[in-house]
Amino acid sequence: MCPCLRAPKRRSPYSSVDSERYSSLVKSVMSTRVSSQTPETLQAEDEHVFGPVVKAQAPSSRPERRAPRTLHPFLNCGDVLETEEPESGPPTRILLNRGQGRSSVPSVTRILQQTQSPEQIFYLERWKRRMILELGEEGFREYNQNLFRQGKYFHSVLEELLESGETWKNKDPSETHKYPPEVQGYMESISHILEDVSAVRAIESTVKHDSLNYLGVADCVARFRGVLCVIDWKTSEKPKPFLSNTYDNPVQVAAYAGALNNDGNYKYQVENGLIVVAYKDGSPGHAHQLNAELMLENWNSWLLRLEKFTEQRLGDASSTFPEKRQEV
DNA sequence: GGATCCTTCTTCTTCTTC
Repeated sequence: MCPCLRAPKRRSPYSSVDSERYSSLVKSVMSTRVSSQTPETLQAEDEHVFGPVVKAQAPSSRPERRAPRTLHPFLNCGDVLETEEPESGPPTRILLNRGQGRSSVPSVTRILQQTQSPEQIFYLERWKRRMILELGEEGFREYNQNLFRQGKYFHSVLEELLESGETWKNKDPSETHKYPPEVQGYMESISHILEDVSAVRAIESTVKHDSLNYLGVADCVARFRGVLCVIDWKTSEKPKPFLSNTYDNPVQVAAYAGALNNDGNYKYQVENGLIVVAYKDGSPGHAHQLNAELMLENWNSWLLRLEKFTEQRLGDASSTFPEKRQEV
């Protein structure tokens, strides 16, 4: 139909609606859309929410760079071929060397946390405010603690399983039922993905980039459908069917892989990454594989974040140092 | 023995039509 014929119809689509008659319907529809919040709570929320917006948008006056100043190779073009490395031995587990003046070597998590975009900070703050309104300060703290506890438990069970070479499906039910229902759900959720994981080479192992000077602990290095990957296990409350639902996780995985590729302790190279998302209700988890191209893209994002972190650090040092001198 | 470290998670939304 010609748009010019439709135009008059559009002008007042609700003018003929008996609004009195449908008022309860409209109310019920609207109430499900905006949840149980009242104008009072919304207003209170806005006071909190709109405060940080100004703060959050301020840095955008200085546009963010898209390419890192210094490019650094993701793969170490040495002469080591990963296929020469035996795959049959037990997985590597390089423990984090605690307390050796390591504060000078920042971690992947710390760098990602401290270099979030203004948008990220804004949405996280807004989410936090909303949760506190709903659960209260104490309730929110408990909610978070519970999420962390579940995540840690899930990781430890997975670690044990991979170390032993067992599969969740073949485990004796009397054993699997020992675990809390959420953990059983998470494991159920990813059991079909675990079938494609083989040749586990590292579990919860520290990776440190020799020249870029950062470190992290990679969850797992193994083959996924035959391709060697750095794997990151995640638990999630919400479904994450697309890679874009995983926020900074791809950058995190690329950072670990880049570190591993430039860490003398590992004699092989990793080109791909994998993010595995598990759900506690046992519904099928999602596996997001990052091919070489995606890894390079995220490696560049990582280099940018690393540069931003270093700049902030230098900025902090130059701004706090004079004060300290004045104190002396 | 206490302190610190790396992780563990959390975000993406709004307008209107057969």
